[in-house]
Amino acid sequence: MNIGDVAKASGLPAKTIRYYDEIGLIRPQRGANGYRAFRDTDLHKLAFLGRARALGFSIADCRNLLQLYEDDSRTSAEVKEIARGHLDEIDAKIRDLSEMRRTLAALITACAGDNRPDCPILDGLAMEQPT
Amino acid sequence: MNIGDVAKASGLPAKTIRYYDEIGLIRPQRGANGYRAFRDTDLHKLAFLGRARALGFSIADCRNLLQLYEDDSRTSAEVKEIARGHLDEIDAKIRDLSEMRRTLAALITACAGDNRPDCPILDGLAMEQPT
DNA sequence: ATAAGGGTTCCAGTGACGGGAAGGTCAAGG
DNA sequence: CCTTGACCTTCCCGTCACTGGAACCCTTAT
Repeated sequence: MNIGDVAKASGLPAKTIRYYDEIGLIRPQRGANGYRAFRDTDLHKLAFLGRARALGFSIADCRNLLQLYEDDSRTSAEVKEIARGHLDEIDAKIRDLSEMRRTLAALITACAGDNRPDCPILDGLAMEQPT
Repeated sequence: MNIGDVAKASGLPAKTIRYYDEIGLIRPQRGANGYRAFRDTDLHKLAFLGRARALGFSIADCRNLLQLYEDDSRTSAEVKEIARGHLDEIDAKIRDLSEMRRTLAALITACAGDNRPDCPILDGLAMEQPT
């Protein structure tokens, strides 16, 4: 399979697949013409990577997960630890965003949004609290 | 005020303040020695920027907000539109992260996390549904 | 005179790609 | 045989908002 085929099959852009090759996440063989020659195992790995990335795992995490995936002597505890670390990061991001959302929504609610210049949003950013 | 003073006063790293100068968000004067000479208006702007960034506004949004902040003929509607656009982005991110969290948490729950190699997390990523 | 602690510029790197240029390869059609 | 168009290749730059570090200048105190 050429790169276009695996791109279609995996749903990943060809650019991304070349990038994963460049950083050593996959190691496809090469044909006599220099084209990357993907086998089914490569395609499986790419699909795996696509799903791991879609869950927000970093490339570093993906590398570890892929290694565990190929290691028959892994323990599920190792995998679970990576996943839980990532879950914690996700939760932290959600917390941060929710706090932003709360503050921002309050400012937006207080703003008339008309053609006058008075604006609680700008006041809030400038900390010009009119007592 | 030198850059160190405004860094302390605004809470922003000196590096960041130089960066904001470089991209034209602030335009401090210069002393005879070449040092940036910050006035109170510069400090106010930096504090404004710090709070806007803390709410997740992009630098481009910050530039627009700052411009509106300094424009007496602005309308609060203009400000509110920027803020609402950003709120939508935040909501989209929260939605994405929540969906990731949901899927990931289900996998983690299903994983024993012991010393055996069987792992629903890896199975889920590989889409080897054992049904 | 020197040392510490400011300040300055410039360059490189971050994460995970995406855009685009310049050029090689392959299959089909005239 | 030649051309066309769709592939493929590498290489380099750009993204976003900084951060780290090198090399160097300025000020103040000892």
